[in-house]
Amino acid sequence: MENKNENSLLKTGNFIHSYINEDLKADLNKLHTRFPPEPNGYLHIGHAKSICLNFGLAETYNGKCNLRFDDTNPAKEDTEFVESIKNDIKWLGFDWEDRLYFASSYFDKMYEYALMLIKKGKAYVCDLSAEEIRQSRGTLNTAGTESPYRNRSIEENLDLFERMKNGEFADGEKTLRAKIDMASPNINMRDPVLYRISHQSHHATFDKWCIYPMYDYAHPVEDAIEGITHSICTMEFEDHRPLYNWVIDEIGFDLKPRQIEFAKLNLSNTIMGKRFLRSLVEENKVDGWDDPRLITLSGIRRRGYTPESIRAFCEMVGVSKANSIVDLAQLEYCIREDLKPKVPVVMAVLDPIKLVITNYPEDKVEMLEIENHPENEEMGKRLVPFTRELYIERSDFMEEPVKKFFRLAPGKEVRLKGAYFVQCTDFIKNEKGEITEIHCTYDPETKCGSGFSKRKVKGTIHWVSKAHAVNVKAMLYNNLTMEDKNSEKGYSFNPNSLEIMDKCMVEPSIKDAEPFDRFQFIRNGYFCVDYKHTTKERLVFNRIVSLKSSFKENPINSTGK
RNA sequence: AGGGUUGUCGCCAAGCGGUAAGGCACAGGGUUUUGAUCCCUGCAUUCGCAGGUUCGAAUCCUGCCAGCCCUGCCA
Repeated sequence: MENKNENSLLKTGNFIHSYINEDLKADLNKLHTRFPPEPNGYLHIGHAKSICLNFGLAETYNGKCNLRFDDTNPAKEDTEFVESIKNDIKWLGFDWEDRLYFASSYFDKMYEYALMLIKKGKAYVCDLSAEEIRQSRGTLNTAGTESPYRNRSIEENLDLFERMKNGEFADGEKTLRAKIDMASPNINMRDPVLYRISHQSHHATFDKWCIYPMYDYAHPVEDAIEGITHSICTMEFEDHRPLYNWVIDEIGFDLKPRQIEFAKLNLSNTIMGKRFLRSLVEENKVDGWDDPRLITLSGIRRRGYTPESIRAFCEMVGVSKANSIVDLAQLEYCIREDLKPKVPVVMAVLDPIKLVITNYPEDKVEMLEIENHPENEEMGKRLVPFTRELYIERSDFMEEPVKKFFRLAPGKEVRLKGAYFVQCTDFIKNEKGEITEIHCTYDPETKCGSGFSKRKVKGTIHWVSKAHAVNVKAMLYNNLTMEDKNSEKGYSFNPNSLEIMDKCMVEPSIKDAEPFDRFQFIRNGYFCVDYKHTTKERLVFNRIVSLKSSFKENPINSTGK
């Protein structure tokens, strides 16, 4: 990729651009970033922001971005997650080329550096228990007290640390601590733990180690080893930065990566928290980690979101240090915007009611030619069968129409998309008072394409020939959570977050759709074939997002709350 | 309360001493065989508040207020 015009880099973008520009000056393409997930769970859209930022910056500056698994805590990690994470990043369209790294592959070097710190008198083995360390750390307002083991000799520290590594001590019995300042107003600097003992098998190093480096020690070392110039992380690490720099300086790396913090993404009406999502998955309230209601990358991918739309979204929301909650409407805008020009528009009736055209011949089948996209002729046309008996949307008929109801009602005339004008003459109710059938007459003169213009009609509705209709299932999604004042979190699982439409009837043209095929169901929304539940016998569609609607009482686009 | 950090339209977000970009949302109008799209139009005399410096302040200074983060052998 060509280096972009530097002038545009220098004046546009977010605060991170300014930092990079000032640090790298003429050598802008030296930029080297990394995306460093811990393989302990599934990625969500918040991670996508970080991925787009790190890989995106590398693209913009013609630099590089590494993928590095920060696997320093074997208790939480698993190879299952490294595969899903790699998959998600690829799906988003980013490429780490040959730069796939693991923190665990630096364990030997990290150990050597730790030895060096001990020799410099900058680290010591501490016998205090976790509880004792907590006690002696002090509080936000008061200084901590020094560990009684703080001034052990270098020889003793070296000996003890080696024995820690050799497995002579139990978990929690000893730690290696940095010797910094127990009175620092920054609690991270009060002799932070560098290594802990954990007799735990690691997903990559298995049982080679029983001591593992802490994030605050490991991360700067990893960055320095890889030649990272800018280490971008989220705001909560801001006051770890002095420690990050301390590690870099004390070990004496020539290249000093600069840590830059940004505010993580929050989305309205959405929960990213791992604990909450895990509980939903484990309690079977949702259909796995890729449930289309979840904002995990696997979830929104299954729902039908495209990588392009996610990248556009990350671009759109920008990067800053202010904590914020982005309106979900922005994400929805991005997917509509992406799908709008590239997806065919078809007719699907989600909640069917029978419509009989009483003056249309019983056995006649007309194959009507309908365009696949209203604004893109290149997408061609298809033939859709039209017959005397059709299905239309139940919400497109009202016995007693509300004001400004442009659809069918007794005596009213509407256009059937791509077919004829049709006027309602009658309707039938069952004993329960439910409407079961609508009768109309059609006007042959009004056929689509005939140029008929003697009268106009306010509404156009969609339809499917009863004899040709294909039954499918549609899954409509609403907010995953709802307000709940009784919960300490203020929200709880919304049991109405999934609406299953079982009786949907779609036109025959899409009967052979494949998983991940996307369509616009005219007047309703964008849908995607579900890869998990679709069978040879029956298609299952996920509604990605509804169309916008300015009709305030539009039942077919309501979220059904 | 100690440290760190943030505060510009309902929601994001530019702006970096020269007189408030942009997007989403929303509202109104036009086009329309999707109440969609598209197209216009409108939408912060004001930048958390109060003082000060300056010819000139969202931008600099002082003080206050509010939010968020930090007392894991998690990352």
